[in-house]
Amino acid sequence: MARPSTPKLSSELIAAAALKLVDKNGEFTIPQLAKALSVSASSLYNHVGGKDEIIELMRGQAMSRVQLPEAPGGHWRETLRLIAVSYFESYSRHPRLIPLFTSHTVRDRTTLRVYDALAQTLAGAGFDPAARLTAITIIDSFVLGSALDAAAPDEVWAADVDSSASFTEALEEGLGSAERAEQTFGQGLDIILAGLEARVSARG
Amino acid sequence: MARPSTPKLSSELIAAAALKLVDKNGEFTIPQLAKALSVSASSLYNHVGGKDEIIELMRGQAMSRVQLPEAPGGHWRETLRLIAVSYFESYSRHPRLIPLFTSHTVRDRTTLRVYDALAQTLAGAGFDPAARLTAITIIDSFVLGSALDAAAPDEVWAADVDSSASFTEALEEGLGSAERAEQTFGQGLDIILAGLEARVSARG
DNA sequence: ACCTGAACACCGTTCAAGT
DNA sequence: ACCTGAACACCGTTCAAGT
Repeated sequence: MARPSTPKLSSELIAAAALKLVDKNGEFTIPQLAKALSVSASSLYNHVGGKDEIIELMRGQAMSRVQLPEAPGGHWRETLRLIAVSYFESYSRHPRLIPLFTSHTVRDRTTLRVYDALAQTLAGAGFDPAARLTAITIIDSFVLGSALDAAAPDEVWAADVDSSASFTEALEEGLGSAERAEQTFGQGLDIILAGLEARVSARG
Repeated sequence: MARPSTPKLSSELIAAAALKLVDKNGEFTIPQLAKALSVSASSLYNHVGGKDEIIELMRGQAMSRVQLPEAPGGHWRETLRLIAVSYFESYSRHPRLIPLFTSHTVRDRTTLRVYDALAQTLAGAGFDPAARLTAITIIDSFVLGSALDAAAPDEVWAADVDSSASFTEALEEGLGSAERAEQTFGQGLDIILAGLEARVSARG
């Protein structure tokens, strides 16, 4: 074997294969990944720096599907909503991926692009820099938290023998469904956007 | 050596030592943990089922500090606020712990107690079961997402060369500080609680 | 430049042996 | 009941060797 005339690997192929493994198993190991690509483990290191870099590449691949409205036509609140929903959906398409992200600083270009779009929309709406950072942080935290909620194993909370009726009744209401997670996200987002709007308009 | 007359270990001691390691290093391994406890790795298995159980124990230890107002004296909104803030602070006290939680279903009693308190407060305020679940999910998602934001490495986002001025200006505004994360959380929480209140009172 | 196989240090867990 | 040390299967990464 040794070097083939046309490379068997690329960082894109590696990230895609890793994504597939994570979607299926919730995690991936280098040997698994190598096997899925019909290659020896050490080959991977010709294309990526290590496991952490593969995770960043997966983030990029997942985030590349976020839709950013280019001509911010409508109201800024509607624009923010579109971005946030698309952002949430991109996470939700690969729910099991999210836990892998949570310990890394975002350096991926595609993801930074999303923050950028949020920042510009907010600037256009009259948010000063500090208010911008606050708003982005609130939206980002809520998107991530909601995606994690959607990601969690079928039963997020395993109610206890001595949980209150108030809690168990509520739990029974929403069994199953990624749909529920998405609906709940939408409601929370609406609340947040309305609240943000009330705060800017209050100041001028 | 062999069996000492008084045990050297307990699940509490193990969880506490693991928590210390995570606070310092952001992770822990069984050999590290054994060394910190001056014990051999295999000894741990006399007290805990494995690494996953140690993580659940750490969650319990972190959550045991959440303050639940027993006599819900004031307005329900204020009660919810107290619970949520205390919940957030408990996570924030051990920020590096959070990534370890994100792939496990909550089974820990202490944590379920928090959801229970939220559910009861909401029930008292007139939220029906479905609305209760929605509200709890929104609050929980926001707490978790905000705690993750606080947890992330010093610079959550590493701005790019070609990030917009709108974004980089905003970033410069809030450099450093867990304080900032806490303030932002408080603002977001206020928005969410106000929005929830508007929704119940609208229905009656 | 890009693949392989051998090698290294490390991980989580099990289990027989000891008291 | 509770600790130890040896053992196992597995992990991520490096590196000389091949083309």
